[in-house]
Amino acid sequence: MKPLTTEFFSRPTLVVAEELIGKALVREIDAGGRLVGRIVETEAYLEDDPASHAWGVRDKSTGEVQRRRRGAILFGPPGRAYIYLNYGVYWLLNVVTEPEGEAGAVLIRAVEPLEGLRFMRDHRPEGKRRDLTNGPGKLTQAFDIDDRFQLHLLTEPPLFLGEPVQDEDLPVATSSRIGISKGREHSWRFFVPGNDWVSPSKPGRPGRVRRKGEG
DNA sequence: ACGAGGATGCTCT
DNA sequence: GAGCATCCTCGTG
Repeated sequence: MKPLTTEFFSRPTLVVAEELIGKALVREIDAGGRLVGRIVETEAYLEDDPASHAWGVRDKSTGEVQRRRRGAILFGPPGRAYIYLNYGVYWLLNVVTEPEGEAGAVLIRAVEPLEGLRFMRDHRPEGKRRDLTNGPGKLTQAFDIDDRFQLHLLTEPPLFLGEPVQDEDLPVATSSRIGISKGREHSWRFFVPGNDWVSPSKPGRPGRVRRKGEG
């Protein structure tokens, strides 16, 4: 299971997001075993992208663009983990893309579990142990990933992205991204059509934002 | 099968 | 105080 190189990630985010489909997510655990999942769903977050944490807002008075503090990681060197707590509940795993100085990240949304299923089950809530890794918050639970790995280089153990055991040519489909309110017009979600481990969430129609009490 | 609503904490206004 | 790159539970068919 050979780790990918930083050169792999130092490329346009859309290319990385698509090529990560079929690659392996590998987590070595203290007990000596390892967890392996095959990536079946990703999303790209670009620099010029209102849905990205790299997005800045223009100050009305000064006209200067103020960027969010956490977005700075996305401008940093490629191949690093960007991990954040979503809805106060779930950790989400991204890998930083593009050369240093340019912002980009790919969200790992779903993997097909291949090795270490017992560990994964043990880290998922009782009763929900069949839906191991078919969602971005679920897979971080199953792999026991949180902000301990913030900025960890994902080309190195104990947590890395690697070439799969068998490099099958998986079909890749696209859609708009899931769970966002801005930037829905872009088809920047990549997934393996028909794969059982793709997240069950459905993207809304591009350009349409579903809100509470609407539709 | 599917939809609505709540949990929960951090960042930014 | 609002808004989340989510998931789970509990309704209704």
